[in-house]
Amino acid sequence: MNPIHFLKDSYVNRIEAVQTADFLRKIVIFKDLSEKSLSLISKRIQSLPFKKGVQVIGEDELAKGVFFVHSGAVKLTKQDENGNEIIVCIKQKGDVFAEACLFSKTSELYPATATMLQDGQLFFLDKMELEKGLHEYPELAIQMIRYMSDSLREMTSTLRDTALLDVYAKTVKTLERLGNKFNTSTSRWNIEIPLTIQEFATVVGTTRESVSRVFSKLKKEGIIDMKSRKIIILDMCRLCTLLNKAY
Amino acid sequence: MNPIHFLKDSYVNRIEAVQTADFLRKIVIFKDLSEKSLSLISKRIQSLPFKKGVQVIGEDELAKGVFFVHSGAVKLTKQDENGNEIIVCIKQKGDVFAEACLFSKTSELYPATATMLQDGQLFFLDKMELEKGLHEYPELAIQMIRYMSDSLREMTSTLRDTALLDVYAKTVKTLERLGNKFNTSTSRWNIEIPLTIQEFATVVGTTRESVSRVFSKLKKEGIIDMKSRKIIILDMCRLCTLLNKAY
DNA sequence: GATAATGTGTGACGTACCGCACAATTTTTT
DNA sequence: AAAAAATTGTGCGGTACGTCACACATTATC
Repeated sequence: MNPIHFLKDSYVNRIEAVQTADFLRKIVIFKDLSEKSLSLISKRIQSLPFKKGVQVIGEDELAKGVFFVHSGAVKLTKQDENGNEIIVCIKQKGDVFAEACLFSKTSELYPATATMLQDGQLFFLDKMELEKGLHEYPELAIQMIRYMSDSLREMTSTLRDTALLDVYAKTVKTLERLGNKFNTSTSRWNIEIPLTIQEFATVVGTTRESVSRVFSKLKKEGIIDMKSRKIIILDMCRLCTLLNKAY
Repeated sequence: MNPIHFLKDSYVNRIEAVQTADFLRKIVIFKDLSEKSLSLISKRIQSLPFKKGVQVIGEDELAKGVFFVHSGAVKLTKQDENGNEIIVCIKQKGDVFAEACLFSKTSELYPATATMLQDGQLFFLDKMELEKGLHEYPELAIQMIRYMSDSLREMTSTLRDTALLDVYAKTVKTLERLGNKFNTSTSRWNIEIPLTIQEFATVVGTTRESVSRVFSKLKKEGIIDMKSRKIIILDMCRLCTLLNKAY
């Protein structure tokens, strides 16, 4: 299902636009935007529901626009020619994805495949529209640069970890990273990560079996647990201490 | 013959705004900037010479500003706690680095360590100044977003490759990537990459020995060669055919 | 040109991790 | 509640690749 098909100027869509303006404040790059600018942009944005497991965009598709996560979670994956895949990044409430398609001349394809990890609501904004918006509202451009800076930084660290660490260390580190990402409250207990072991393995860049073995240990120690296809971090504190061990 | 020497020997001490302004056109994000904006920015920019091997910034240092490569080449590295390092990216004529420090609130440290691979001239611009510039010249902000988009895209692919491919495939792919990066003319022969095998190994994220073994094969086949601590791609075409082999 | 310093080639060996196989468990569908 | 589908746990090779060792080559330093 392609978002473009929803773009009929229907009555329903307008109603959504009004409501959306408020929702947009939840997106990091719109957080500090002026009321006026925001309302103009919100007119152009579509709000779309997606079910868990649905592929939102594919890395082989022509890039039409940028997405914002209002609720739910999205995994971004890349494949090699043999069909093996890796989860490059996980996007969550407030995040942006497919930003890498902005102003692209080299290639018009999406940078990665995006698939829903949980049911959720996404906002879609046409590439051209956002580019126009970035031209007109310097504040927005700044926020975008800030957001991309953070992404680059994070990605750099991820790259180092995938290249240098062994499976055990990568697993623990990934658990910690995702734990923080999905930690809603300030508590450090019972953090839920909506991934199966299989999926988690593709974040780490290893096999299901290898992760399963590490998880067995961590479960035995009472640090994590699994329930209904979710990973649950029981004790984030203990988890973090494992990182500094020379073992 | 080499513009570096030209610069270093006689002109470096007399660079004036006018000259710098011209040089700045070589930097991708300034390419299409208006004359006026450019001359204002050029007043704030410092041009600095660096020798091969010199560390320009460290990932543990406070981020003071952003760099632009006028000539020479720079490697960006990240280390883990054991001191193992990986080359995250290589920057070259026209490139920007340390952009990830822009508008950063989370951490004020540089995202990576930068070291000169060849003698060269770098431009330095204070973080605040550039941020101010991005506010004032929307065209500049756009260029920056475009540049960061490309970086993100590239990094995503690199991450996939490091995670999924074996050493042989990674080596060939990296050779191809860097080959294109350092290919000055349109020819596809005798492309020089200013890296030793040791350094190349840290780009790939593997050991010196493993790369050496792969290189032995490629040399035997006449695809690459080494001369004075540089890798030379003799036959880019044959190199590319190796990528598609199911072998 | 002599000496030091740095980078390279290759064998031998150990091991972390992948891939397979299959049973056990959990979740979804009917 | 039973059947089907998907996910997980674990044992067991095989192997790609890291590590160590040392000889050789190439480049810097004096």
